[in-house]
Amino acid sequence: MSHSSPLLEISDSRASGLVNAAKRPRGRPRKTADERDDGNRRKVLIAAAAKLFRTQGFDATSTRDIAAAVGMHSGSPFYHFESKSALLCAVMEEGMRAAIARQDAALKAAETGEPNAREKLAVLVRNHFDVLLGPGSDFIPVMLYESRSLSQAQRGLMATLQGEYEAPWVPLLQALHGQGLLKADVKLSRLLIFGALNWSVQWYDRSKSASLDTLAQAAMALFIQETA
Amino acid sequence: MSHSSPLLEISDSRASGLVNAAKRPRGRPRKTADERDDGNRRKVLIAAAAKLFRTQGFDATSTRDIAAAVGMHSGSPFYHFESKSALLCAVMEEGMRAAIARQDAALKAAETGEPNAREKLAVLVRNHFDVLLGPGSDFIPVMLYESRSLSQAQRGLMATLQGEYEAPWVPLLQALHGQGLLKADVKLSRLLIFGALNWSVQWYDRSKSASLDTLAQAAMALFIQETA
DNA sequence: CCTACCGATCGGTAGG
DNA sequence: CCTACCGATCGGTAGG
Repeated sequence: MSHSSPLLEISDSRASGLVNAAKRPRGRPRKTADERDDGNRRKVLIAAAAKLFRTQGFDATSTRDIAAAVGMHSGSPFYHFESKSALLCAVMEEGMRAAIARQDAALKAAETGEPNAREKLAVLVRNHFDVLLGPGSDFIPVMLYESRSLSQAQRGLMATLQGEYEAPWVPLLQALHGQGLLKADVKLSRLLIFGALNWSVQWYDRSKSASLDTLAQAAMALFIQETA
Repeated sequence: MSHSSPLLEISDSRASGLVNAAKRPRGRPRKTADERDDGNRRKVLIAAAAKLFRTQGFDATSTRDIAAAVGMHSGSPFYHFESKSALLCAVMEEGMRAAIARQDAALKAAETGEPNAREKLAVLVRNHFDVLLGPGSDFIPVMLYESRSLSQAQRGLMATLQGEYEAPWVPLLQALHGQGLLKADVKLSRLLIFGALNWSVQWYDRSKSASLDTLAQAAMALFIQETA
């Protein structure tokens, strides 16, 4: 959310510069409409790519598939992204920034109830299932399962964002460990817990499986000791 | 270890077979040696494919890569496998059959100690980490992360084998649930636990991370209530 | 953003 | 199992 307007500004100035150079060097009205359009086309491409990357995988999805999904011709995505892997990275980055924002909001919303560590973790777990499995949740699964196709530099960006996302989890797990509610080593617990949650992408079926609330409760019951 | 000597035999006999075919077309002995050869070449292909599929992914690995890895020419893998995805399936099937056999052996070996449900689960968890992360463990990770590239029929075979693998887990989880050592729903517990374990493929580094023993102990501490 | 196109690569096959 | 090859597809680009 917080970065969508900068994104728009950027593509705007780029677009008008290009059009000026190519079609009417001479000077026509500054196009405010076109500018918004261009930013949206980028987002539309990202959303379509996310869906296809998640469904078919990165390698099995051609840039032509993506172009067709948004009604473009085969070469046009490369007007918006310099490469297929830049598009992949954009999908992941947008997904991570949204997930971080959503997580922060969930924590802030829960604060009024003055939750303890266990309750806070429950909020994070529930929110994480939403990020993974909720409506419109193609971005994070793509990040989880297609990172192999990223360049080294792109992986660095993802690691940073993942660190940001995991930051609120660490002190909670530490607190629970201190209270005897979490018996395993904190670092390994974090890795194992994220695994348990992230793996749900492989088997969860929105129409047949339990609700996300049920899932989150089961996960908490599995990880957290009932009494100290 | 147990398959390294067959591996060696293979390349030997292949070399002599090749020379025969190229230099002496005219009537050579019926090839009993060749037959064993053929089976071994198949296994060598499967092993090389497993390694490449795991490292680079199925789509990013060409059949030429695989051929080169075993010293064949580009078209030759198709003498042994009718398609690239048949090779993938063979990798997975071999991995699953070996994993099932290894799991059965681990359970049988533990039986002499008359283990309780908790101890049996610990054996399964420890063995599962070995299957996922131990030496020569490319097959199962490939199965876990490349199933998307299987045909529908091939997926059915995998589902059967996975059911066989998971079979010993279910009664144990049920028993632990009955004893109050596992609080969450049994079916969801199974899915979450496998997720926690399987995800280790993504982050475990044999040189830097904890030992598999430590990992297995942490997992047990995370999942199982300390007291009923 | 479209049109037209290129070089590279890929899975797979025929024929020996 | 090799040799020689094919049709299809792919990421990406020039030029407008």
